[in-house]
Amino acid sequence: MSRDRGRGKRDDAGVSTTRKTFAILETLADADGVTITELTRRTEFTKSTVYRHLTTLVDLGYVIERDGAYDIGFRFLEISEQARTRRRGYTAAKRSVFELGKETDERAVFIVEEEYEGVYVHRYGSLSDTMIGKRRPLHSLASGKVILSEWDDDTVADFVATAGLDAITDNTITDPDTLAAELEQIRDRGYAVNNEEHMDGLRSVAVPVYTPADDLLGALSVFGPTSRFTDEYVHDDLPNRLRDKAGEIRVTLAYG
Amino acid sequence: MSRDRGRGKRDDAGVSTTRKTFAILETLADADGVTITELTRRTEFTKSTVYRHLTTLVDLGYVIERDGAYDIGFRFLEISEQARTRRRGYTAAKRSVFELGKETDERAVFIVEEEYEGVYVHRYGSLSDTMIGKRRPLHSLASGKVILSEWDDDTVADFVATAGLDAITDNTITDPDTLAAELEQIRDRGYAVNNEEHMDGLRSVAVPVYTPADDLLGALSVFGPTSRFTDEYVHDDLPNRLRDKAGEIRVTLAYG
DNA sequence: AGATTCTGTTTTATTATTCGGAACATTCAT
DNA sequence: ATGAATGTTCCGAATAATAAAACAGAATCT
Repeated sequence: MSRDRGRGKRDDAGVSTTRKTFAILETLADADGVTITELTRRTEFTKSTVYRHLTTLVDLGYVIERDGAYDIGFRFLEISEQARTRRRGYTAAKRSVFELGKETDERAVFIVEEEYEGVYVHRYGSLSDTMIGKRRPLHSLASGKVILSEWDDDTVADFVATAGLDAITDNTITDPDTLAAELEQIRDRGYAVNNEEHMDGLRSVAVPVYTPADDLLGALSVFGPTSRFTDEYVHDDLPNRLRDKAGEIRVTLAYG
Repeated sequence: MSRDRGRGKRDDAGVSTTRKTFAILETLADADGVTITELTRRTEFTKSTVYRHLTTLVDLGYVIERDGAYDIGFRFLEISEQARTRRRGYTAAKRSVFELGKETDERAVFIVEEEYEGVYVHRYGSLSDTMIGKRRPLHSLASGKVILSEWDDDTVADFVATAGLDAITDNTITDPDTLAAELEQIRDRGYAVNNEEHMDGLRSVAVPVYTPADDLLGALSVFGPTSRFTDEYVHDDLPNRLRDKAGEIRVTLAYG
């Protein structure tokens, strides 16, 4: 019995007004600090519709209006933080990501699976690369492969059937059998490596993070340019550091 | 001319369906991992209404359904991150909060003003206290007073008239003149202190964070128990540390 | 200064959609 | 097997969202 994941692919039943609201919201998130007419241009709705939805959102506090321009408000932060603190381990992972990044001086992330996608939950890195909340195909990430390696064959098969194995780069694993072999190796080694499977010039290493009850919480990962991420670094140094941090999270959860 | 802040206090015009959706969403955020009937109990809506709204949100991916229980999804993280990265300084402040917390071994936060309220945007602290996204009255926080001290008299007066000066503890400043004097002192010193004005047994220190263009970005703050937060610690040691970190953010933005 | 062309806002009748209640289906526990 | 929960579907009635056009105000241009 494979888990019920992935998009439900329901028909377009339900509340269509709510769909409109979120369509406007997503457009606004893409183009922040935008005016009503500009937002109307970017959506398929009329000006009065956008106007009414927006003013409602402003009234609710979810959208901020400043000098006629509209922005996503911090009230969403309160809601999203609910998802980020649902499991205590997520919070523990936050600190580990930071320490890991500081100690290695590399970019570090903590990734969780939701709806058959990898979601960046915590990150340490430069000012510019803001990936938190972004969603990526599991099979193209070291952390994603780590998560896949924890699932049983049926679930992986369902994932392949539902999400597919799209080629993100030339190196992305697109063959189910190759994936199965890769996952087997990850289970053996205890860590996953990504060789430019998600982005050219980028390698990464990831390990699973478990709760004290041995439930999979997510994956801890470090990534960087191929020039610096040599085989030795990737296969010897980093896996141990990552495992240490993953272990710390477990211990923190067990003994506070 | 005071700025147009605070809640617009519009009438209940607009899209009432959207209001319902967010009412359900907020209830769900309060009581995560809840069932449809339970959610119906906690709201003023009928079961079919909650059902329709929820399934729509699940279909959109903003709510996750697992074994009949509903959770806030990580898709909100993508939206809220838009607010958190709107200004580059917000991202820079994240690292400063972490370093500050690590170095002082205290709880540290970065706070921003929105709609006349103080919003916790970044925090370093123990596993349990999750304050990110939470909103607090500006006049009851050291960081809030720092922000108020940067405003002109008209804006402060408008804030007092709109938000009021509610007493949160016995020490909260509730008198406008006392507040004015306090803000004057903060401007002189360059930092603000909170003496159990927000919570009994808690003291804190805060400094303003500026952009290279001298715009106020937010406030950096450290807080802890009165027992440990002696006058010397609060007035000598911490202000300098905080100022250093605030300066680093500025420099990062200018040359980083 | 006057005219033009953008905005944001309001109004209206029409239409489409949400709503609530009840019926149905399903699961679970006893 | 029975009963009491739950989740789900259906439907007519009532409401609420919609589009379009008209209005107001600001900004830009001549």
